[in-house]
Amino acid sequence: MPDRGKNKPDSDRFDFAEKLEANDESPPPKGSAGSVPNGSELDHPDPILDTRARLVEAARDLFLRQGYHNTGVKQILRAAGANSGSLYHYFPTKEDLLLAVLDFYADMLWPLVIAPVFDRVSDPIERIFGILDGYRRMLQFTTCAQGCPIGNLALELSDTHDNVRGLIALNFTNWKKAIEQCLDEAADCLPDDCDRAQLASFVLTIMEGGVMQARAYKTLEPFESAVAMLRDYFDHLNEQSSGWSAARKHD
Amino acid sequence: MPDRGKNKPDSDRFDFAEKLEANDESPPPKGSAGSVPNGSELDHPDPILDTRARLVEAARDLFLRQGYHNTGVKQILRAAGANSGSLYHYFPTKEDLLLAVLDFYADMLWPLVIAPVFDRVSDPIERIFGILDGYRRMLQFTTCAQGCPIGNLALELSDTHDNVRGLIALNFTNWKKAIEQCLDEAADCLPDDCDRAQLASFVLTIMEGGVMQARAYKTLEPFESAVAMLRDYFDHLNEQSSGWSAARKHD
DNA sequence: CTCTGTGAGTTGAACGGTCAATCAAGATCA
DNA sequence: TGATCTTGATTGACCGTTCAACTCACAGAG
Repeated sequence: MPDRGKNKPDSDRFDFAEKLEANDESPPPKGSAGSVPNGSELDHPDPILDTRARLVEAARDLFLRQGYHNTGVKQILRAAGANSGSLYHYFPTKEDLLLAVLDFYADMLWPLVIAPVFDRVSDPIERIFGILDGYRRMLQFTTCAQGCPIGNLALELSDTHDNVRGLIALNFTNWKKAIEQCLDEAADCLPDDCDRAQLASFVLTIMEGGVMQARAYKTLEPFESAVAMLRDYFDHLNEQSSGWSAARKHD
Repeated sequence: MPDRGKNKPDSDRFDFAEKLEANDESPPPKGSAGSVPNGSELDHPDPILDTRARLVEAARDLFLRQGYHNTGVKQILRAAGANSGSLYHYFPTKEDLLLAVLDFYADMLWPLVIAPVFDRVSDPIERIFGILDGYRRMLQFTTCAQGCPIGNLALELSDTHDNVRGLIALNFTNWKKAIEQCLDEAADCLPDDCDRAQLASFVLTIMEGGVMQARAYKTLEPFESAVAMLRDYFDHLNEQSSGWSAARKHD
């Protein structure tokens, strides 16, 4: 196994957590794109985070906003407040930095994306739509500039960088596991012959496709209507379920 | 309106048409990736095509395989058998070349993607699944390396290049129009209150999301199962339709 | 029919800038 | 003292783009 520079000290990387946690409940800013966090990079890199964590965070942010190939190492260094030597002390190449970013996403999936919804919502099907709503809010918050970070990288790099592709697939798989867990809990609201892994994959398909269209059109509408149709499909599955006598109801 | 170098002579650009038309029916090659058209670029640029068309075709091919930012001008020139002066004679910048590629895709949507299916299939709903099957074959033919060319560029560039984003949205819109036309023809197989534009958008969402997962996993399976679930959803809508007495059947 | 001017198209070296990556030297801390 | 981490100038390759020189088909003049 290659090194990939995964010798992180111990506790870093929770700046991102706090940021998104805060974003999680607050209403999106409206009007002019004043407080939208794009444009200039963060010029006051958090001094609490060590250099490695700052590099990963800066790279994560820039890859998300600009893509991998369109982001230069110099730009990452400026945003992280570090020098090139530091970067190459922790990461052999720029690509290894990307792998660290994908590791980070994998680690943050549960605490940042899944757990907040699970804490707030108990109904398993509603949990799925709660997760989807998180992406809707992310789109809304960035005026449809940023959607799913993994999907971005998936289409840009999965052809050409096979180890990157592996980590992207892992992120997708973990995401689908969370959905599938909800589906398992809601098994009596689904037909007996329902392949729940495939259904979880379907949910991811709709999320990613919806995000893509929302970004291409700069409107939430295609995302929202896709989710609404998914809801309609879930209702249909519910009606087909054997336990329909104990029929579910949402809102 | 900016120039964008759209002063194409008269008849060019149908090399791509012939290529995909041929691909359209032939079974995919199996075994080692011998005849898969990736790897080395086309070293024998078609001398029939004029320089502008060769540039667009080479750029199209490379952008599809490697992405926009990961493809250098020099590489395009080599593949097209042209010199930089020629490129900048026709296109003010590299981005204008990309816009020409997107124009090309918009022009080729009907003759290459839609018409072959419409010629072969008459049932409107089956036409939709015929179009989706075209993408499945594209994935299969490239061993899941290439999916929808527009989706690629959508996620790579729609944040940062707004005029590019406009053309991407146009391509999406035209695609959805074709689907919506099928849905209009099949109106009696759909509920009366069905929003057919939204349903067409849903079909695109599933196509793009399915292609993304297929590429990330290098397997057709997520794409195919997503399409199967879409079919299930269409069956559900058909059962809900008022004209259900004249129930449809496929296969 | 030749001569000549015109301009679209081509050539490829060269430009300034940025790319990812290197490394020797210095700082910090155990 | 030695290991760990940081500094930042430096590298050569490549980036997108420019441009002066050139080819050549063709149109109008003689």
